[in-house]
Amino acid sequence: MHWADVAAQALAHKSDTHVVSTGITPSGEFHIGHLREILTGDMIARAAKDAGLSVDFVFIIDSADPLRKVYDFLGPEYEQFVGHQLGAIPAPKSDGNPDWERFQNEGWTYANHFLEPFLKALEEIGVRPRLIDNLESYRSGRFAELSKIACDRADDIREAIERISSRELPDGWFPWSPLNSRGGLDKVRVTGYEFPLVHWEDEYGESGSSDITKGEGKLPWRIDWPAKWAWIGVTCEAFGKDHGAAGGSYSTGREIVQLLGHEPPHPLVYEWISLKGQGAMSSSAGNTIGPIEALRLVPPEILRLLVAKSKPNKAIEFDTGMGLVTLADEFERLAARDFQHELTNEELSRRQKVQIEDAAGAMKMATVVSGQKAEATAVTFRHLALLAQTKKNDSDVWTSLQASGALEEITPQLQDRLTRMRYWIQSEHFPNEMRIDILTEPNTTILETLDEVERRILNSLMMTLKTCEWNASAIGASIPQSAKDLDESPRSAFKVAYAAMMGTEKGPRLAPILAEMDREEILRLLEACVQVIEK
RNA sequence: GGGCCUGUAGCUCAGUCAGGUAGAGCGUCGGACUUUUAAUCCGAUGGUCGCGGGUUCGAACCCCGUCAGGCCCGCCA
Repeated sequence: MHWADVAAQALAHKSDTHVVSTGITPSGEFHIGHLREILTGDMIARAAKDAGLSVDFVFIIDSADPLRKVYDFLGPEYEQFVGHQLGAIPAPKSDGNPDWERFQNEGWTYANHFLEPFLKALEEIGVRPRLIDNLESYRSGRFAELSKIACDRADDIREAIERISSRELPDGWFPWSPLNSRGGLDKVRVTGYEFPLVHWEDEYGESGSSDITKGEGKLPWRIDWPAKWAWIGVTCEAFGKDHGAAGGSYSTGREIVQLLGHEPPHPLVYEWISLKGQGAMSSSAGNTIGPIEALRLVPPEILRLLVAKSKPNKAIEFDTGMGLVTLADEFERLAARDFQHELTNEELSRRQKVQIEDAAGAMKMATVVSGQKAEATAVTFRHLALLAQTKKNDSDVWTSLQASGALEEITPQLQDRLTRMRYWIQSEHFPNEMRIDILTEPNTTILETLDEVERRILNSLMMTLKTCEWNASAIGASIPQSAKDLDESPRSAFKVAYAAMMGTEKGPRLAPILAEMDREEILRLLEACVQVIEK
């Protein structure tokens, strides 16, 4: 059974209606690590719906969280906002400094700025959660009742956190962080509490009172999370492994939520996604790839497959080079299979059966539209990469595919793939071993491996190419002809041609590539090859 | 110090919850295709299941220990 179905089954045992929740703090650019958070939730929700449960899938935008520090991508003017809530401060302009104008005129915040492209990516990838803005929820009083319980039971909560996380909370700790005189959550001390007011003093010498029913502050993270479970009625949440450790925020949260009068949600811990060869995704380290960037390279269903096929507790290495080719080709193979039919085979071992079911489950989760069957495009990534490099116009690509019988009609899906492929080829991510490179200098090493016959073919090849018409079909005929003239197998002509022009033993179909190149350059290269051999 | 996760074929991983002959894909190698889609098809190759004990008729799987990597126990999501 697919991992999402396993989770759905666990939910089904508890109740018929569920709220599956996800949440992200919009503190900087979103990256594909965040995509795992939301896709994991989406897949559980989808599996639960398929199992006949009624499911509400929510995405909580943690806009009430404070800005931690002036990140590298921010200008020095952000110093004044450290400790201020992300949904209450202006967005950075391209120079990194605050965009006051949009903030004042449109209420465009820091949180909006980073969230917007992520929401676009979600739409493209087929994830449509109900959005909940955390700061807005505080301000409109939806946390009021729970905040009151938390403040009333400050001692119990304090005890729970100290016991479970085995750390001591400072004197004067209180389960409510009031906003200080400058609108930040830092540098402030609680001096008293009488519902609904929390009294405070800050380091600027000011004092005041924070109304917990009006969002004049927030619950600290370890209480904020369970409070959200309680007011939204969350029954299932997937979260990163950082929260999952013993003593971490889930273990304190599951106890605190009971103090708040609600049962803890079904947990599912997931591992990080890292960029191959660059370690964990981290906004501050600058080694991120955003969901938007990823989607320009990879079709959404393939990105979904990456998450769907990996069990949540497995770390994913996102490889934008050869790994992407392998992944995309795996998608094609899986899409072409008929799992239902395969499962009718009586002789399958339990192990083989599980493997087929998991593959089927992963593909079900990979489709952008739930319930739709994934369609094989009949063109592998490898092949498309080749065509995209040799044909400058899209129409030539389609002509070639249709001529070879690989393809009948050009679907929008295929056009879309080609567009992404062209973008990928231009990007730094495209792997060198996939790049088609015609040599400019002879590759001496490989030329030395050619035997006597093959050397004669090289001469013959040069003569033929000198005189033939310079188009793909004429060149295509000339290469084998150069061997036939010497009563040799056409095959050996290709071997020679690859050795001379690409320095490899085999390669892509040469004729269309040569046709796009300058004949004189090719002839010069062949000439140089002949000279190397004759030495 | 305490805890969680991971370790199985060259690579990516399934299989561990319910112990019963070590699995898949990729790769590699060989063959077929008398113009090659680095294509396709066919075949082969491949593992002391991190290591050491224990329980059992039987252990990748359960138990104990141990090694290696990652993460958490900082109002950090």
